[in-house]
Order: sequence, then structure tokens, then C-alpha cells
Amino acid sequence: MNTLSDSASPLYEKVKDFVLGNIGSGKWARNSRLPSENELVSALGVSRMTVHRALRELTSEGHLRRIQGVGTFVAPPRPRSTLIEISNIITEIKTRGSRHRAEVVVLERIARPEPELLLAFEFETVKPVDHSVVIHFENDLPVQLEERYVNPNLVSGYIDQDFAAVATYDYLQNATPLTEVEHLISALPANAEQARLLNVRPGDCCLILHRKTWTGPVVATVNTFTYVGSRYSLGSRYLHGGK
Amino acid sequence: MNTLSDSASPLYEKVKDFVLGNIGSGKWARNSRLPSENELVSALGVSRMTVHRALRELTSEGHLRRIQGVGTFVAPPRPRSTLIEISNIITEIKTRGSRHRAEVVVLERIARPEPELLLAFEFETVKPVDHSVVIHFENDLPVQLEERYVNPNLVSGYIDQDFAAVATYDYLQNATPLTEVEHLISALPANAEQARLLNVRPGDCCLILHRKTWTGPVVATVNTFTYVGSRYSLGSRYLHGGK
DNA sequence: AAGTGGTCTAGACCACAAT
DNA sequence: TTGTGGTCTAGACCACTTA
Repeated sequence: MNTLSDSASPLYEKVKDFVLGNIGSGKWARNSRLPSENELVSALGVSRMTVHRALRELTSEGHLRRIQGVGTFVAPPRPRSTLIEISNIITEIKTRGSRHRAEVVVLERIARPEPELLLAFEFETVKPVDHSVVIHFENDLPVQLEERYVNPNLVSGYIDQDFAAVATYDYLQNATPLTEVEHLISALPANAEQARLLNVRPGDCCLILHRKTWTGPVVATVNTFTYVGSRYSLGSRYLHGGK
Repeated sequence: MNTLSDSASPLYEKVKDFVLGNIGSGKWARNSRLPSENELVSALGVSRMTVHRALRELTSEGHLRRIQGVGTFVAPPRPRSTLIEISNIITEIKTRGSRHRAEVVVLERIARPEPELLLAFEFETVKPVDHSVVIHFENDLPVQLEERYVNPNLVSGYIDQDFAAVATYDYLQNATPLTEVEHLISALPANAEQARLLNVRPGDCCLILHRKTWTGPVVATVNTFTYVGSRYSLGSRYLHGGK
């Protein structure tokens, strides 16, 4: 006896569809127990490995929760966290078909960093910190002010690069493996220096993106990206669920 | 002959570790071909199903690329897209240990929506649109102005709810399944109405989050969340790679 | 024709939880 | 002890690519 559809997809996909259908229709309520693997084997006429694969994949996709020795349950409604993807400004500008240009404003090694900067790096002892400020232009209009502080212990040769030619992003990506990233997005008025570099008036709205990255337990970079509010927006389109 | 580690993890995990180790050490370069499943079976002394499961999982995790009839390859370095997670404002406020309160400013059915609103909904014919404006307070300080336009064909009874008691977010989540979400984040000065409702001065920096959601091919909701720039920031911490 | 990955099975043994 | 999910195998057949 086989209650699975006849289309040409693999059996385990049909089992997944069967399960999702029963959840979607409300026949199998939230947190209720599913039939056991062996019951599904009998009911659907497929092998246990096939049922098991279907249930395992549905579990890793967040639809089910399985407890060894107990059973399989319909997972509570997913948090539906919606995500914004932050990508490379250069790629983004070029994707829009615009012309990109970068201008290096500062590229230096700071021998004695301010205490608050050391704090951001979670340094235990005073170390030099590399520092860069780059302006990114889209068709000669400044859109992003990119300020980076880099841990020279993890990234060597940072201040010897020509970041008008090489993207800081690419250089860092190859220099050290990132294991963790922290973001903070806020909206603040431009200060005098930001206004001058981005060619706006002081007090104009800016979108500020703070990004801090780690390589293992060590802070690799501390970054601040300032976007002109009226010229830029972070965007994303996200597909939910997905079968 | 067995070159896998001796720890107590499942065999397929050891195979995965073996593969990841060879990639991580550079022994198997980017885009290079892995040994075939049968070769790994011989080399590692496990069954083909076990090798297959390991490679399948590594593929779905983005480490490998497989082409039927051709082979298995080390995937090119991942785009390292970094993500911001947007969560429910109410949960967020409560997580911080603050007191949340919501105030309904507008709750109405718009019989004849403006053309630009219809455009956002991609409506083919003129339909009524439900509309709500809610202010969210954190300890009696307004932090978010939430404006929603809702498709009444997908969500029934929206304008009959008491959104001071029920979160619009929760109601919508249960009313219609979201299949797609689009976000746009920008920074703009507050207009007169925003300033009045959020208790700031006109022109003050605001963080604007536009969210548009779909149920299948149909636009379900069009939302604008306005945050006071000085009182709020979107944040996230994200673990990379991770095995 | 030979080699690759993709699927599927029947049966086995295990760890775990409930009874 | 029974039933659950977790893993593993040997062998089979298939679809696909390359030569």
C-alpha cells in the first residue's frame, strides 16, 4: 500500500512531502508525535533507511524534533528569523552597473592606540594597530566611508598595500580566516569629518555599520562603514522555508 | 586499513573530518577533484553509504560540489556573506529586561488606496487594503514606529484585532504563511509625523527598515519600521564556517 | 563501455528512554 | 523488556558524463 505521489522525484523526497503535507494541513499538530519510523515504513511501503533519511533531513531543516528512545515530533513554529545579507560594497556597486573608485585617505600604523581602541580589540597588552580609511565612490559620488582597524599580529603587510587597487575586503579575507562576525547598524548624524569626506552637510543622516571580526578567540578587525543615508540602503530578499 | 580517528563519533562524522582535514591542510586544493566514493571506500575501509552520507552532508554545508557522472570537487571559498538577523521588537525589548508597551495609532481599512500603495502590492485590480500604525515603547520611551499595510485577501480580521494586546507580528505569522521577505534598511531624517509620534525633533536621524512579505506570488504585507537612531541599533553576531 | 554520483533495500547492531 | 531513533553494511539498480 503506497500513499505517496507518483511524480518522478526520489522516494525520500516523497516521504518528506508526505510529512510536510500532514503538518501543513494541520493533521499533525504542533508538538504532536509522528508515527514511528517502523510505522511509516509499513504505511508507506518504503525501507526504513529511506524514511530515516527523510526524517533526518526534515529535522535538520527545522521541521521536526527527534529524541532517541522517545520519538519524532512536529517542531514548534520556527522563529522565522529574517536575515539581511551584507555584501562587499565594490561587488554591489559593480552589480548595479555603476563605476567604482576607491580613494585612500589614511593608511598608517598606530604605535600607541587610544585605550578605547585597545578595548575594542580586547588586547591585554599594548600593541600597534594598523589603520585605514578609504572612501568608495559610485560614479564619482562618495557612498561609503570605510574605516578599519586591523590586528597586525593576524594580518601582515596591511599598511603596505595599495587599497585604491586592491579591495581591503579581499586582502583581509585572504590574510586571515574569519571565524566570527559581529554587526551593529545604527543611524546617526554625520560629524564634521564624515561630512567633509562624504561631501554632505554635518548633521545629515548616515547609516552606520559597525563590524567586528574574530579569528578564533582573537579580534582580527574593527570596522566602521558610514553610508550616506540618502544615497544608499542595505537590502536583501530572502526565501523562507524552502522544501 | 583505516586512517580515521579513534574517537567515539559516528563513522560518517570521521569521514567528514577526514575530508575537511585534507581541505583545511591544503592537501586537497580548491576546485580539485576528490577521490571517488569507491576509492574512499577502499582507502577508509567503510561502506559506500557511509562515505556517501558524509560527502552529501559536506555538499549541503557548502564544502563540496558534486556532479553526477563527473566527480566530487572542493568548493570554491564561500562568499562569506555576513548576515544580520532581524527579530521581533517585542521579544528584543523583553530580552533586554525592559518593559514593553504598544500604542495603536491607526487601525483602518483603506477602501481606495493611493496608486503607489497599490503598486507596492502589485495588485492588478483595486482592492481594499488594511492599515495599522503602532508605536512600541521601551520603558515608556518610544523606540519603534510600526506601519503596516496588509492584504485582506490573505489576512482576515486584521483590523478587528487589539494590537495593544496582541503583537501584529504574531497575528500575521499565524494568519498567513510567509514564503518570501524583502528588506531595505536606510537612514533618513524624521518627518513631522514621525517626529511627533516618536517624540523627537523633525530632521533627527531615523533608521528605516522596509519589509515586504509574500505568500507565494502574492504580496502579503508592506511594512515600514522607523527606529529612533539614537535609541536603537540592529545587531547580530554570527558564527562562520562551523563544522 | 566504464566510471561517476544518486537512490534504495533488508537486515543488523547500538544507545537510549519508558514501562 | 519493549520500542524508539542512530548508525552501518553489502549489494543492487539507476542516471549521467566521458571517452
